[in-house]
Amino acid sequence: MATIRDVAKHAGVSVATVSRVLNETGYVHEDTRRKVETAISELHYTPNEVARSLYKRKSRLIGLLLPDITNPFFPELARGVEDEMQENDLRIIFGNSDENIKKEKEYIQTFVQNNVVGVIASTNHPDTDTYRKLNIPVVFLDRTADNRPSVYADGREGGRIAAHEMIARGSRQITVMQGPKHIRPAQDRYQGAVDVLSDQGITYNIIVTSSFSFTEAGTWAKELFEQHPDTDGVIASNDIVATAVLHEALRLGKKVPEDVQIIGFDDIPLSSLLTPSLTTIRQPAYDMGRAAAGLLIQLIDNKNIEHNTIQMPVTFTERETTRKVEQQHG
Amino acid sequence: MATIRDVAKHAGVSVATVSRVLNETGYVHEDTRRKVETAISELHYTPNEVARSLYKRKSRLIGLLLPDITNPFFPELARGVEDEMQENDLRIIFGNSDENIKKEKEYIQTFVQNNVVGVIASTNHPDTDTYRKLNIPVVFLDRTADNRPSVYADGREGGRIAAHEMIARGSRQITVMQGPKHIRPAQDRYQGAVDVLSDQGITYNIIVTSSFSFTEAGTWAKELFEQHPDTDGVIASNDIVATAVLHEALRLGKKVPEDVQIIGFDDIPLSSLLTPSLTTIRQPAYDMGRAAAGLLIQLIDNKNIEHNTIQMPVTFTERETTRKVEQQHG
DNA sequence: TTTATATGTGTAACCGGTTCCACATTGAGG
DNA sequence: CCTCAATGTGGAACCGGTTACACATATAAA
Repeated sequence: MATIRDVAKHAGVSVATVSRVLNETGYVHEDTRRKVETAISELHYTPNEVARSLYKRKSRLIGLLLPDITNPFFPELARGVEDEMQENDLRIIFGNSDENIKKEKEYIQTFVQNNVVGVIASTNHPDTDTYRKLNIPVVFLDRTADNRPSVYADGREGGRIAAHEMIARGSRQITVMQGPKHIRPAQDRYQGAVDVLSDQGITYNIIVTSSFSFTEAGTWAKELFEQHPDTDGVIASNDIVATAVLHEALRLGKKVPEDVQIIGFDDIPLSSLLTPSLTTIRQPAYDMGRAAAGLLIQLIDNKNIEHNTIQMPVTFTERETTRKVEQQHG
Repeated sequence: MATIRDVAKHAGVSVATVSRVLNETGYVHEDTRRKVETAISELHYTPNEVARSLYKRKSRLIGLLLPDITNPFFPELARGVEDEMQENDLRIIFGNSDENIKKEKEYIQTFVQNNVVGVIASTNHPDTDTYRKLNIPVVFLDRTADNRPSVYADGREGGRIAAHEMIARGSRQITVMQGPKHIRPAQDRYQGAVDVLSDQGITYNIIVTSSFSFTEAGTWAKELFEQHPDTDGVIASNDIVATAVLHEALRLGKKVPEDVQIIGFDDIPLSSLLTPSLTTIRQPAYDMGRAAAGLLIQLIDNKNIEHNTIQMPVTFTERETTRKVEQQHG
């Protein structure tokens, strides 16, 4: 690999001049610029980011930490982040945390060691020193911590909507699936749904789903209908679980939505391709990723931020696992 | 951030000694080691990877280039890569290429600029200078190029199996969906299926699906049944498309698998949760990711590699979108 | 006692960029 | 003609690690 000194020698100038050409800083005579540019292209020179990063104490990398890219909600988020970053000449160091504090810490550490200019993290522990002591901007994604920069959807409201719609559509024996205890957004949804259900005096059962994995989703679906066979409405903790519930309901010969209605959460891409297609509370994952990236970039550029917590809207996405209602609702 | 000089000063030794302690190289007196370690923990020192990378001319980063993390096949791959890398203290710079040569080139360039020690790429153009001229190891994943390190599944064989099984189960008006022309594995599958169909003298139709996106998948499914309403067997280009076809078939009131059988490709996690669950040609995506990462690490460590192209098995995964056969088949 | 070897430590060069500063040179304005 | 600002360029320090090399001391072997 050619270095800046090779280019300088080849062009008959000093490294400082080459650097000026590269960065378009300071004064460079037009003729000199051309000589340097010729040398650069002849030697196929590309500047070493590592050297630049060392001196500047900042790279063009950001760290992205997600729980598990294998959960279909996160690729959308990641893609949003990536697209925004890519457009801003920023690259991503990526890691899966598995909601595991140790792994999380290790990743954050290596992010810092690599001089990343910022971090986007989907963590359950935004309030630990791991993040507090970072002296680079952090944006929490799909999570919040009071007054820290974050982009998230209103899970509580989503849960409320789900319960309302479920009731409006006639279900009275509702089972709410409570997502993993340590995952905030999952608890928010759950809480929102339960709030409304209690308010309205509707009886409901609870099934705890302690992960969002595909393999286990089926187990909880089975558990649901074994323990609460008279369920006529399921508010699932996310679309994966909802899909498993739908699958199990159909396997048991139940008609959906006639016998049992199902509402999921997230609106992952496959939800609309199910049969019946899944009614769900949509989170705009891709846009959330983009928004988080945009916010992070602003923070990096030291822009004055008015709103550093961005709450994205959740929307009731009516499909075929719920019945129709005549009257308007909201 | 504390530097190695801060630590040296604090411990009353030279930076060389601190470096020796950090890297466990050369001789260090036990007492000295302790002093240094105390200083390190008191100052919360962590070495700067960028400085190390600059001198060593190699980082602890690898580049991972995938077409689109949003396609459910790739998160599995990515996760396999990540897990293996994580266990070997390597981190990942990640990018989506969108099968776009320019984007691909840009990413590879920034990988190099960041001193990555290796690259894993899922590219349609492994034979370009972009990869030939790299002087770091590259492993092609889900793609091959003759004699270059690669991990892939036998798409052709997968296509053959799909056709065989489809015929064995009685479909005679088969539609083969041909994936994007520029994606090698998609063409291999297609070719494998067509080979068998021609051999056996079975009539078949073709529907070209020029992408793997969720939104467009529905369009092709519609097109399929409009243009070839008598189709009684569909060999889809992947599971996303297969899911869309299943959805459309059911919407049209067709019985699956009685009226029309469907075989997908990939076995993405959601396939087993569909109703009916999707029969598919499985690629072991996670394992492929791990294998690619393992191979890359061997190459980085300059191990003598016997087999640098790893072909993973594809397996017929029988579920509910195909009928049962009595007799044994192969 | 002498010599060779193992052990222990520090100085400084080096990796490949960026930038401060010094030092021309040129041209405009007085 | 003189002064000053604008333009143009190079030398060298610097970023924070790693390591070659020099040097000192301790220990074992002869």
